[in-house]
Amino acid sequence: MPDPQEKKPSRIQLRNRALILEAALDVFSVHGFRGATLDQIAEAAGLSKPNILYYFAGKEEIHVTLLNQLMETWLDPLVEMDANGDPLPELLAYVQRKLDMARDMPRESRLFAGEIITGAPHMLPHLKADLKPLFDEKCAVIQGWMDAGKLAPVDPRHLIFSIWSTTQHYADFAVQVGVLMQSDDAAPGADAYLHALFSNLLTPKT
Amino acid sequence: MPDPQEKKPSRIQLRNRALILEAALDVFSVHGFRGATLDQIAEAAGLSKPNILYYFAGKEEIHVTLLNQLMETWLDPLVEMDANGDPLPELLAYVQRKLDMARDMPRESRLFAGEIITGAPHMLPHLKADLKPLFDEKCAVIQGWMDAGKLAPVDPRHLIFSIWSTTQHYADFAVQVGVLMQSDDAAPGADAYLHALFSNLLTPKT
DNA sequence: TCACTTTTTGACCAATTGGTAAATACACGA
DNA sequence: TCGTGTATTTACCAATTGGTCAAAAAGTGA
Repeated sequence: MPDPQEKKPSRIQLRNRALILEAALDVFSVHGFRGATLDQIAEAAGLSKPNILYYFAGKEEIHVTLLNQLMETWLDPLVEMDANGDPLPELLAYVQRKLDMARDMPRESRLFAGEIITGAPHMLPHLKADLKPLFDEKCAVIQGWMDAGKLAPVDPRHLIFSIWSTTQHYADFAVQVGVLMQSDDAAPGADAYLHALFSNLLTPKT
Repeated sequence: MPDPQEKKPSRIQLRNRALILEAALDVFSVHGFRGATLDQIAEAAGLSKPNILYYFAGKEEIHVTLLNQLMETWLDPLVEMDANGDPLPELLAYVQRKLDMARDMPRESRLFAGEIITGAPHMLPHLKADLKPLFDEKCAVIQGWMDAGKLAPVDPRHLIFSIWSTTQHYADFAVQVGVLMQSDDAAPGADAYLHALFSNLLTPKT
């Protein structure tokens, strides 16, 4: 058994663990945890099932590893929103970062969505311990901006929900978007539209 | 075997089919098609597994029945948007109807989301055949309103996407919303926020 | 009440699934 | 080149899963 805690993982270990996680992301993001099978992951990774279980203790550990990996970057765009920056540009830049993230990591977005839809059995503790404080902090920052008259006053919580939902939509509902946009690429239009949506809402009315 | 096509279904048939669909909606909406089991559905319905298969030919038929049932009402709010109505109120009323729907039918919303995330294996034909034409038609209506100067000009397609995503978010991500709103009920605030969001965007700048 | 239909159940199956164990093949430093 | 730990595979298991079937039970109308 490889023990990632002690000893350096070998080149093969590094490569195969990455291979497995990549394949598992493909499978879990589409079928969810219960709907995915080790055989699917094995085939997608080009490894045998027992070989996969040589690198991970079980299906659940693969899933948890992916979620932990995701949690490290998922909140970055929000973390980067700077209380000392220019309010409106700061918020619009946050929207843009979330949109870029949905574009660059659609599988991760769907993995997250699936986890939440199923009741967040693995991530609920994380949501309460990490997301909630960050959410409250950033809501307070936004509220401060609004109190200072730098932004039009709206409920910061629903503002953030709407930023999450509108941006992630392009990843989570990509199939539907694809059908409706036909050959058109949704990407450029979404940028401009969301910019207009949120700057119209937040630009203070003098 | 009951044959719903011919003969009136008995009182027992009506009751048990409804019982099964209700239970299946609970289970499918949380675990998705592949992740749900007949045993779970049977237990939730309070019936034995073979008894369930007496009313439905198989797991898939239950799922398809639910999706078909959903498709009948899912697009209603958009259908009701009247080209002859007052543009801005008409659109805001659509937002409200979608929001009400997310509140009244959160399981159906999650069932739909799960189906799309997994690549819409069952609903893709429906999306292309029914949703696409409706979408195009309503986009044209909105575009007409904008051309007439009744609404601020934005891409109608992304406008509709944002209406869908913001409203459905309260159903699909209810767990997350619950954690972040704490004891607060999200409902009243969401109404006001989304009203402000879309009326600010769409009110024409004279 | 009785015959007949509908509904329900218990026992069962074959396929799939997550996982194991032992044997084998491989990589790599001495 | 050889020996030793690493990687991989082959052959399995036990549990779960979707589904079947015939018999029993419960309705139902005359």
